[in-house]
Amino acid sequence: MRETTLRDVAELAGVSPRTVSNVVNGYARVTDTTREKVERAIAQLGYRPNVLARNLATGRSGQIVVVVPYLDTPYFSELLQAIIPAAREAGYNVLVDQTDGDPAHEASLISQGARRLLFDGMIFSPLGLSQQDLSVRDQALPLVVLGERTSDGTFDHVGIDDIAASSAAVSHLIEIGRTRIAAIGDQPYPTGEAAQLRTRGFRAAHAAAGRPVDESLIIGTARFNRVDGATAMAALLDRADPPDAVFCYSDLVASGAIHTLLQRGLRVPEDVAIIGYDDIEDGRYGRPTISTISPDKKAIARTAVDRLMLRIGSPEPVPGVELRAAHRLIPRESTLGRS
Amino acid sequence: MRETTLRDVAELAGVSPRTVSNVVNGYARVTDTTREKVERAIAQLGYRPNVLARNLATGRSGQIVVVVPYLDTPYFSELLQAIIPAAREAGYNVLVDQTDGDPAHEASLISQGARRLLFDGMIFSPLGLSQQDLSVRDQALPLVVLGERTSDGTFDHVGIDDIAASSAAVSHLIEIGRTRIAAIGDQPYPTGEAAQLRTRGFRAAHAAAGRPVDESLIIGTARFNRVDGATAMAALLDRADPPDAVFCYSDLVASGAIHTLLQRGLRVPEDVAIIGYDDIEDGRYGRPTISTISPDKKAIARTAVDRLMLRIGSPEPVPGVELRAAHRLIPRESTLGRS
DNA sequence: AAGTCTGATTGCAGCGCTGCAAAAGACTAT
DNA sequence: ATAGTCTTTTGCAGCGCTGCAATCAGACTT
Repeated sequence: MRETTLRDVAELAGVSPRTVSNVVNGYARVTDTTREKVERAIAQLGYRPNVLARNLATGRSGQIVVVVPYLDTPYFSELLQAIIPAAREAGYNVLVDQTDGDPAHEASLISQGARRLLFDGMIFSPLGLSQQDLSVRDQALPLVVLGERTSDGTFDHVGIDDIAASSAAVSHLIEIGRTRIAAIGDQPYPTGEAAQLRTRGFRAAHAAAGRPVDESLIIGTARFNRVDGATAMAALLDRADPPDAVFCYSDLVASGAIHTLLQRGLRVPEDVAIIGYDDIEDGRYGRPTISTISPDKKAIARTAVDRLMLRIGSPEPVPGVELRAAHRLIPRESTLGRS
Repeated sequence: MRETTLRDVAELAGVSPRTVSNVVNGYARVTDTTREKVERAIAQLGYRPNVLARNLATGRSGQIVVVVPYLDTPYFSELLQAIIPAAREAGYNVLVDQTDGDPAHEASLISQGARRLLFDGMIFSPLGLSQQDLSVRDQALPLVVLGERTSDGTFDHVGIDDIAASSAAVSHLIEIGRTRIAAIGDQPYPTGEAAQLRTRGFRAAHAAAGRPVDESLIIGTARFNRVDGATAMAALLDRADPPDAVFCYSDLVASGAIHTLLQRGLRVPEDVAIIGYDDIEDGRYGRPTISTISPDKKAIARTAVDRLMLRIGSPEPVPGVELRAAHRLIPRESTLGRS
C-alpha cells in the first residue's frame, strides 16, 4: 500500500500537483477556494509530505547539527536543551554529535565529508581544535562556533566575555577578603584557549586590585571535570602555604575541589572559598551551593540559531561576527557562607 | 560550480553510473580493476555521494531519533552518550528530541506526522504517555521503548528489572539495620508506571524481611528531581517520627534529600541513610557519595540499537519483545558511611 | 564447436518533490 | 470590444541516486 503523494491529492482536488505543493508550503498566492479544496483532499487522504523528496528537490535537509565535546557534561546538555527548541522554532531539526574532544573527529566534522548535505549548518563547540585548525574547513558549511575561539571572518562566534567574567569572579573573592587566591583549570597550550582567557581574567582582577599574582597558584588540568578539580585541590592543600580561595574554571572543577576540601575536614567558605564557572544546575543544589559565573545560555542558544539561520538563508557569504551574550556573577554559599 | 555526481565519476572512469554506485556501496561483485578505476576517479574528482538523493531513492534516511523527556537530566544524557556511538557504529545518525514529558508532544512524535521519513526508527523514553497511549501509534515506525512501560507486542522494550532492583536497594537499607524506611518518588497515577514499579519493589523488600510497610512513609513527587527530593525530605523530617533511611527513586531525588538533611544539621548516613537509583556520575562525587542502583546503560543502549536495527531491516513486522539489561547495587557513603 | 552457466556490468525508470517560466484567467483601462 | 496588467495556476524537467531485470563476457561442459 503506497503512501499518498502530492499527485494523489492533486487528482482528488482537481488541481495540478504544483498547486498542491503551493498550498502545502504556504507559497505564493492561492485563492481561498482552491486552498480549501486542496486542504480537504489532504485531510481526506491523510497526506503527509515526503521530507526526503523535498530535501532532494530543494537541496536542503532542514536539519542542523550541534556538536559538543561531551553530552553528559551539564553545561553542554543544558545548552543543548536551549538550542533544540530554538532550532525547532526556526523549522529545523537538530542532530547531535559528541566528539569527546577528539581533534580528528572534530576536524572530520567541519570538513563535512560523508555526511555532506545531511545538515544545512552547524553549531560547533570545539575542544580539541585550535584556532588555526578551525580555519581550514569546508567554507560552504554555514558555521557558528560557541565557546572561546574567535572568528576568522568566515564563521560567527558566540560567547561571553570570558576575561571580564573571570575577572569578576576573582574580584569577588578579593572583595570578600581573600588574599591567597588560586586558579584551577589552566591549559597553556594551543587548544586551551578557553582556559587561557580565564587565566587572563584571573590576572586582570589581581592587577585591578593592585595585587601580585602568585604563579605557583595557577594549576593546570587536562579537562574541566570533577576528578581534575579534586586532584588539583588536593595538590594545593598539600603545599606549605595553601590558598584561602580558589577560582575554578568550571562548576564541575569547583565541585571536585569542594569534595576534596570537605573530605579533609576543611570548611567552605570559612577555610577556603570557592567560585566556579558555568552555573550548572548541580551547583544550585550541592552543599555548599556553588558561587559561579552564569553565562546566559538561552541568549547564547538563540543568538547562535539566529545567526545560523541567517547564514543558511543567504546566497552569498556572510561576514563572520563576534557576538557576546550576557553573563553575571552569582554569589552563593561557597563564597558567602550559609545565610 | 556544481558538485560532482555519480555520473561525472562514471564518465571519467569509463563505466556506467550504476557500476560507480556499486563500488561506492560495496555492493555486488566488482572486479578489482574496475574498482580501482572507479576509486581513482572518485579521488581525482573528490566525489562525495549525495545523501539526500540516496535517501529518496532508497526510502530511508539513515537516521534514528532518540526521544527523552529531559536532556539535562544526567541519567538521560549519560544514556544518550551511550546510544550515539552505538548507532553510529551501525551506520546511523542520531537525532535528538526532548519532550519535557509533555504528553501531547510525545504523542505527536510516535504518530510521526510531519517528520515522517526523517528517521527510520525511534528509541523512545516516554514520560507523559501511559501504556495505553503508546498503543495507538503509527505501527509502521520501528520503535524501541526504554524505561518502565511494557511492550504491547508491536514494539520492543528495553529496561532493567525495576522491581528486583528497587527491592535490592531497600533490602540493603534493611541489612544495614534501618527500621523506619521511607520512599520518595511514588506517582500513583497512570503515567507513573516507573514510580509504581519502584514502590512495588519497596513493598517486596519489606515483605521479604517480614516487615510491615508504613504507608505514610511513601511520599509522592511530581518529578524525579532535586527540588522534589529536597521538599519531600523536609516533609519527612517535620514529622514526629522521621525515618532513619530513605529509598529515593532517582539519584537526583537522593541528592535533593541529602541537601535537606545536611542543611538541617543531620548526618548521612548516621542519622538517615540514603539510597538512590540510576548511578549518575554526580552521585560518585558528591558528599557523601550516593549509594545507588546502577542500570547497565551501555547494555541498554546497545540492546536498544540492535533491536531497532533488526526492526528497520525486516520487511515484515517483528514481534515485540521484553529485554532486560543488568543492574547492580552500588553501596557508597550515603549508606555505609566514610570508609 | 556449440551450448550452458556464472558472474560482472549496464540501462531504464522512477523515488516525490520543487524551481522556473510560461500559460491561463481575471480584471482594468482605453 | 481590445489591449494591457496583474494574479493564479500549470507543465516541464530534473534533483542524484538506487532497484530491478536484462545484457554481456568469459569460462566451463559436453
